[in-house]
Amino acid sequence: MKVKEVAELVGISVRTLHHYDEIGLLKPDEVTEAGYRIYSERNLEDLQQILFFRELGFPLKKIKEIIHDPTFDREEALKLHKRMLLKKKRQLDQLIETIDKTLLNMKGEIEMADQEKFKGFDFSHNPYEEEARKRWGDQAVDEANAKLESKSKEERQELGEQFNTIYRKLAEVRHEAPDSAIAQERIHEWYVFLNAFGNYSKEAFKNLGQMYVDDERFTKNIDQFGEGLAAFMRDAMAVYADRMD
Amino acid sequence: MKVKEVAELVGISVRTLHHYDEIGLLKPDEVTEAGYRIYSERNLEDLQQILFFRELGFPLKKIKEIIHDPTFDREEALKLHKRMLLKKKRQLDQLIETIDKTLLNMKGEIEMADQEKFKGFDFSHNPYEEEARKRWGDQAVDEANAKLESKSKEERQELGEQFNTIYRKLAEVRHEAPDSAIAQERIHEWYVFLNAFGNYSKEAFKNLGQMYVDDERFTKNIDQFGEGLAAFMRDAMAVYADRMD
DNA sequence: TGTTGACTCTCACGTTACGTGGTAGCTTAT
DNA sequence: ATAAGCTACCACGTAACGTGAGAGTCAACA
Repeated sequence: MKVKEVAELVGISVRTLHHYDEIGLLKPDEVTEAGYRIYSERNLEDLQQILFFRELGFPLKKIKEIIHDPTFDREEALKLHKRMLLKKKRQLDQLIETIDKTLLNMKGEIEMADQEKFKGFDFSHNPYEEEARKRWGDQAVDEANAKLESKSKEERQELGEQFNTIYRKLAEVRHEAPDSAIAQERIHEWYVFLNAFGNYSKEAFKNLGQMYVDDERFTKNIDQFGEGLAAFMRDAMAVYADRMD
Repeated sequence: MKVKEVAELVGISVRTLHHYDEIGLLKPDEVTEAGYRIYSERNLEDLQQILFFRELGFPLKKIKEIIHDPTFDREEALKLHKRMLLKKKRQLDQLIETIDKTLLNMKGEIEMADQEKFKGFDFSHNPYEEEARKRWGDQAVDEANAKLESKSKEERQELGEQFNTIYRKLAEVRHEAPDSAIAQERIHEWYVFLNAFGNYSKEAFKNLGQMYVDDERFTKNIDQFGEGLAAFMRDAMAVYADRMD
């Protein structure tokens, strides 16, 4: 298929396809003598993936990394997409509820706190990266930020659902061997999930696992999904990291 | 409230607030001696509006026009938002369905046409803008609409009554055959009534009927006069149009 | 009362993801 | 073989902020 054909099929511009080619995000499988881009069936599947990610607000650079990752599992990714879309749907519900309340508020029928007026708006920048950064940053910080702790607790509650799902899936298999297929499969999911937001090198990923055990705040949080989950994750993550290269 | 406070409350960056000030989208009601921005309660309400529009993908320029328009009706805007969000939700459902199908497709359980793979992606040129443009922008686009829009509130109310009367009369006969004499009679009334606003060609009239079914806003509005009324009207209008020449 | 430390301000250049011409070569139908 | 419609490749433009840099402000503690 030629550019325009593809563009019309998926509802994007020709320029966008050019752009994706330029930055190496989606290179057509074939190029004619005259330099015309010819897209294959595979290309279309990749494009579908790309648009899914884009729809969720991922930067193209990250999308490129993700789909070019040899360990990239299309099925896992699709399932993750689905969960995120479901989350987005819930967020929309939030917004809709906020509108309804605002309308009532305008008629003076109810009172509204400032916070409430903005419920559901936290699309903008994902909290995961923040959390990850907080973990590493907090390492050096002393007790003086007892405030920060309570704050991060609130934040964690906000993004809890996402994590909970994966934690629960991990907890299910926590009595398996850390290097078992099922354990590694779940850890892979975890890895994909985390990597979607911040780049974890092999070492960083391993260290993260170690910290789950070393930092009791995390241990406590994680182990509430199942006794010994933190330790299991550390081990499984270490195995996963070692097999990474 | 100072910048950071506001930023944290609504989940945006300080820079964003600065930016909105720069481009005159949201200027704080108060500025201290030292140049500190102080946001009022009103400012927060405006910000809420702005974020609603932004969430739906409106360019800031357009948002500025909209909320600075003296004829801007906050309540109406909120209701429009709600409809748009509901539409977006349905689009998400589409995407989710597409994912489910893709997953099944990967397992070879079903076949998928290329088009299907991209269902739900047509955010590209969102249909909202079309509606919004009709509502707030290019009045010149639709003269009939412009007429309607220029009517006073009372006039509109009266008009509403008239619509209701006709809808009710149509609903009475909605179980008759669309090409029956009584149905065609009522549709004729409808046609005459509509032509008071603008000239509907044969095709336009037919399309209008189709839209009653395709656009859920109309469907909902119409069907509240009787289940299936929208569909009945579409059919009857098609018959009427075909007999027109 | 002086000194932090957290906030705030204003430049001003950087970035992402394309849009928007413009010019020139290619392909297909008449 | 000529026009209509695609295609390509620059290359600059734009929107909505991000990201320091350098400097002033404010409340709290020593």
